[in-house]
Order: sequence, then C-alpha cells, then structure tokens
Amino acid sequence: MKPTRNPTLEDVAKAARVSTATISRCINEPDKVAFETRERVEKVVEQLGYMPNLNGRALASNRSNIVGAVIPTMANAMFASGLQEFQEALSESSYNLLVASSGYSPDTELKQIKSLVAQGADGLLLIGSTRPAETTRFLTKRNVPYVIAWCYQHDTSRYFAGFDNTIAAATITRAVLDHGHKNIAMITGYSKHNDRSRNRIAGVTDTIAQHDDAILNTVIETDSTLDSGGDAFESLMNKAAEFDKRMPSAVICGNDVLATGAIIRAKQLGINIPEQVSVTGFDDIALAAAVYPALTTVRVPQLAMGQSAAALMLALLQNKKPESRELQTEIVYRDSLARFTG
Amino acid sequence: MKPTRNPTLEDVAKAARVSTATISRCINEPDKVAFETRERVEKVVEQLGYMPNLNGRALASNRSNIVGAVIPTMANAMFASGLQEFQEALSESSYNLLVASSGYSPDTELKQIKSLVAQGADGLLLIGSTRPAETTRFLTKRNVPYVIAWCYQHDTSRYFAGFDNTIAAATITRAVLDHGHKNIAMITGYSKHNDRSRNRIAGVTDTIAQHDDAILNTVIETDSTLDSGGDAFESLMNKAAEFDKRMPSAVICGNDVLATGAIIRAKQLGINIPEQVSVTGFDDIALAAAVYPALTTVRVPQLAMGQSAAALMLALLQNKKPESRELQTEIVYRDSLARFTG
DNA sequence: ACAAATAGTGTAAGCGCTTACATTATACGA
DNA sequence: TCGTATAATGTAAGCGCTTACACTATTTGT
Repeated sequence: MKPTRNPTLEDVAKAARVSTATISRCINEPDKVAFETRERVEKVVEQLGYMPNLNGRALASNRSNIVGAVIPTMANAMFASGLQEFQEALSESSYNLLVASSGYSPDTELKQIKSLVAQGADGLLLIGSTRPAETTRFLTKRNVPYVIAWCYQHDTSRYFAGFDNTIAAATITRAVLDHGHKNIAMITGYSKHNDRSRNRIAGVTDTIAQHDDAILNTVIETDSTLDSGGDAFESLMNKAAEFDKRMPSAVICGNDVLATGAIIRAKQLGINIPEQVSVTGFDDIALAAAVYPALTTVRVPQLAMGQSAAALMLALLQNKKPESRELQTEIVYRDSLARFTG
Repeated sequence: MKPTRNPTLEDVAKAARVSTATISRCINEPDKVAFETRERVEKVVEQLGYMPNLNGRALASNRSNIVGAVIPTMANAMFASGLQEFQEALSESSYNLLVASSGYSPDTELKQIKSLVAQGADGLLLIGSTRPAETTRFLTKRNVPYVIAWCYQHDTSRYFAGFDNTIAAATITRAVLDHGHKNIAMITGYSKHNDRSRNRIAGVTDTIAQHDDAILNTVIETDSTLDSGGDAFESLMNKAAEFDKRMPSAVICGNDVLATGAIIRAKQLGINIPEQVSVTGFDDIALAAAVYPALTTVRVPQLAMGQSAAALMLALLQNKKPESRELQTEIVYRDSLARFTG
C-alpha cells in the first residue's frame, strides 16, 4: 500500500464525469442533486476513499468545523469529564474539538484563545466569566461565538452553561452551620483570576457572616492539588495550636481535590475526620467517594454541563440565540461532615 | 468595537508596502528578510493585530500545525493527565491538539482518526498497539505519522512512548505472590480490543502459572468504572461463597479505577481490606492514594509518557526517525496489599 | 400552447496563504 | 573593471474547496 496523493474533489469529479460543484453539492446538500448523479458520485467517492480536505473547505466557506476549548487543566477530573461529554456531543454533529489549557493563567488563556481562533475555530468553550479586558476585546473584535461553562450569570449578552457558585457555596456552608459548627476555616484555589473561587469564597463568607455566633477562622488560598490541600490543612491545624486559637471544627474546601488532600493529611497527622474536624468538598468527582471518610460535597453536574455547553455551542453555530442553561447543584451527604460536639 | 474582517496577509502587505511573499517570509523565515523591512512589517502586524489564517497556511503548505489524539476517554484520569502533558508540550512548539475519544471502540476510533486526518492533522497520538487491519491500512495509505502511547514494543517500524504492560503486570503479580497469596483473582477492563488489558492479563496469568502452588481463581472483565469494579468484586465474593470455593485472598485489578471500586464496595460489604482480601491496582492515579486503605499499585509515569510522546511526535514531524521511548513502571506500596495469613 | 417557475448542472472566481522562480541591487574576487 | 555569487524582494501559480451566477431542460399554471 504505497502512500498516494489523497484524492481531491477534482479527482472525484473527473471519475464521475461531473463538475466539482456537483460533487461538493452531493456532500453538502445532497437533495439538490439528482438521484442518479448522486448514486454515481457516491460510488466513486467510496471507491476512491475520498475525504474532503477540511482546510480547503474552511478556507472557502469560512467555517472550520472546529470548536476550541480552553480549560484550566485536564488534570482535574472535574474538567476532564465535562470535556469528555462536550467532545462526544460535538462529535455527533461532526465537529472536532481543539483543546488547550491555560493552567489558570489569564495570559496563557489569551494566548491559547488566539491560537485556536487562528486555527479557525468556529466557536470557543471557556471556563469562568471574568477575564482581562484585552481578552474580551479580542473575542468581540474577532466576533467568535463562545460559551462559558462552570458558572452562570443573568446576562443575556453571553451564553452560560453552568451554575451559581455563590449559591452552591452558600448552601454547603449552611449545611455546615446546621451541623452546629461555629469555628470554620476554608481552603480554596486561588481567587485572583478565578471567579469560581471568588464566588465560592463569597458564598461561604457571606453565609457565615449572617450567623452571629459563627466565625470564619481563616481562608487559605492555594493550588488545587492533593498536596497543597494537605499542606493547607496542616498549617491550619498548626496555626490553631500556635496561637492557641480554637481549632476550626469544620474546613470547607473549594474543591474536592483540596478536600481529599486535607483528609489524607489528617489521617497522617492522626486527626480524626469527622470526629475532630469536619471537611467538605465541592465538585463531587470520583475522589470524593473514594477517600475515607467519604466526602460530603456539592455535586456539580459535570456531564450535564458538558452536554448543555455542547447544545448551546451547536445552537450558536447555527446562528440561533439560545438561552443560557442554569444547572442545579445539590449536596451529597457522605461521612466527612458530622455534627459539632464541642 | 465592531467586528471587522480579520486582516489578511494582503492587508499587511499593502500597509507595509511590500509583497505578500515578504510578509510570509517575515513570519516563517525572518532571517531571510532585511532587518529594516522586518521591523516595518512587524510594526504593521502589531498594529493591525494580524494573525495568519492557519487554514490558508495549511492549504498552501500542506502542514496544519495540528496534532490529533484519539484516546479511549478523558474520563479516566490516567489518560487525561497524560494528555494534559502532551498538549502543553505541543503548545510550546505551537502545535494545536485536536482531541477525540473512542470509548474503547475500534470502530469509533477509526471514525475519529479519519475525522482528524480530514481535518489535516500532521500527526496522530494513538493509545495501544493493536487495531483492525482497516485502521492500519488507512493510516499507512494516508501516510500519517503516529505515535503509540501506553504500551511499548520492540518494533522499529512504529514509534512508542510507553511501557511493557506484560512485565509490569508480572511484577505486581510477583509481589502479590511474595506476600504469600495462593488464591488470586483478577478484575480487568475488557481485553477484546485492548492490548493493554490483554497484556496485563497475560502478565498475571503467566506469572501465577509459574507458581505451582498458586492458582488464578477467576478473571472478570468489565468496564473501567468504580461501580463495575465494585460489582465485579462483589460477584467474586459471592461466587466464592456460593460454590463453597475458597475466597481469593488477593484481587489484582487491571487499573486503579477498578481497584478503588472494589475497595469501596468491600467496605460496604463489611470485608476488611487487606486483612481478609488484598487488592492491587494499576496506574497510580490520584484515586489510589485517596482510597482507604490506600492502594498498592503500579505507578505508570503518566506525565513522562505525555512528554515523551510529544517529543517523539515533534521529532517525527520534522522527519527525523526518533527512537521509541520505553518508560519504567514501579510498584508503589501502600496499604491494600498485606501478607497472607491463612 | 406559451410564459414562467423549477430542477439539475456547470463555470469560474476566490478564500488566505506558501513558494518556485524571476528580478533587481549589491558585494566580491581576480 | 567585469563577471559572478549573494541577498532582498517581487510575481504569480496554485493548495482543495464553496458558491454566486449562468445556463439548459423540464414542469407547471393558465
């Protein structure tokens, strides 16, 4: 099987004795072509193993059939599983998915966005709603349709497939409060360029503030890795000892990775979860169910989010004005949150 | 900021008062262009916010700057993290990554491969070494360079970035044997279209076969999900009871997801790991460290694999004949494997 | 039976870029 | 000084496709 030049439209046209235009129509608008002709063409296409060169198509039609996604990282199962759904859904409408990661850096995000746009992406999936003016400017200037996942806002000028992070965080905080905890700490991903983190912090902060007899002991911001979560937890415990403060009886974590890291570390430190300290997570990834004690956390509908995002995207690409999708989160109670027994 | 037509090479050329060829050279082979001219052009490029249309480039140069990857699923952290590294490495050489998933189906894999090739992918990342003849034929006919990850073979006609699954499986099996286990079961992903599974099974089977006094009780093949792992484990336990067979004292799992599922289920069934039954995993993803008791497993160097694959890919794309990279695995001992105390 | 609508196909321009080749200007060696 | 190598740029032909427009043959309505 020697590698041969790939057959082009023209090859097919010649073999089927019609014009290239007809072949193109056969592929893109089959019912504009006579049945007989179509059959003949299809046979030739089959025979030659013809596949349209999508670059040519993109150039001529100004549509690439590519959707780009810029996510913080695939290393977090949260994004990976959402992306998986997104890709599958797109694939069904024969769109391809160009994936890039920002590592949570707005600069990198912009770079990747530019790269995907240059590549001709018809639309973009972005995570989170706030980004530097430069990025926004670029997006609107190039007029690329984009959908925003992992958060939700009432803002009809953009398209969201996500949930309200503030409310979700408030809800789990209320659950913690309802369990009698009064001295609460929080471990979260960096909030600086991350509206999800920011909103989760706000949800926690505000809810606790509304409770006169509860305090938010500390908020630690760190990377979203198991180790950082562990470190943060440890420093929380040490600080409490050092300053003779009362140890927080509950630690609300901004995501499951952090929470899992905290629990693993607690075990190493000989601290009993949830007897001595309760811990809650956010996301409900596989880790949450695996760690022991299993994590009480906020379930984020990752798959539904991927699907909704894809549906929005597809609608946008057909020039419809779809409605943003607000998804609901729910608390899943497992074992890491217990009643405070001071 | 009204959306304007994106500037093209010609716009830049006009503004800089040179020919389009010169602009093209400025971008692709800067030192073939006089310093002064280059400066002038760069200024205009900056000013206009010019970005080359990569479809045009792809069409003209027959190189797309796109690498495609077809993996089973991003939902498994194993692949997701490898892919993350791969993407980052490619991005540094300004390649973009088109991602598609096969869901472990060879048909879907072929479809996705075709789609990525049509899209103009310069190279492909594929998982596993065996695939239907039709797929192989397509690949060689279209002459797409591809690298194979997650396994390794001595086969200089293809490019591997992976490890020897058989040996790795044999090694952990030996460890289990060394802990005194004689009655061993295995839970694994489907082997039908999956050489990694197949090799791991072979590694386990052969190693046990070499031990006269040890037996391989059962091999269960199932999906790689937590629940399926749990189900498999449960049915293993039930079958042992039902047929009054001796319960396996160790369960070797083909991957960490399965193993974690087994451990979670064991807890629910009131079976103590590792006192009553030892469990081992494979991959060493985050789950392995989080689950309790923590998983003794085979560490697969996912990040290194992603990087190696990228390095291979990049070399291939420069028409070099790189050497495949064989990576080493190691056993990481945690708590789920204990000495058999019959 | 005739104008007008419709269906099927072809012609050819052009999408934005690269690149072989041609052209011109400049430096170099003998 | 002249011929030639070298450097810098330009010219223009495509890459493989889509699509506006033109054309012909067939229906349709009246």
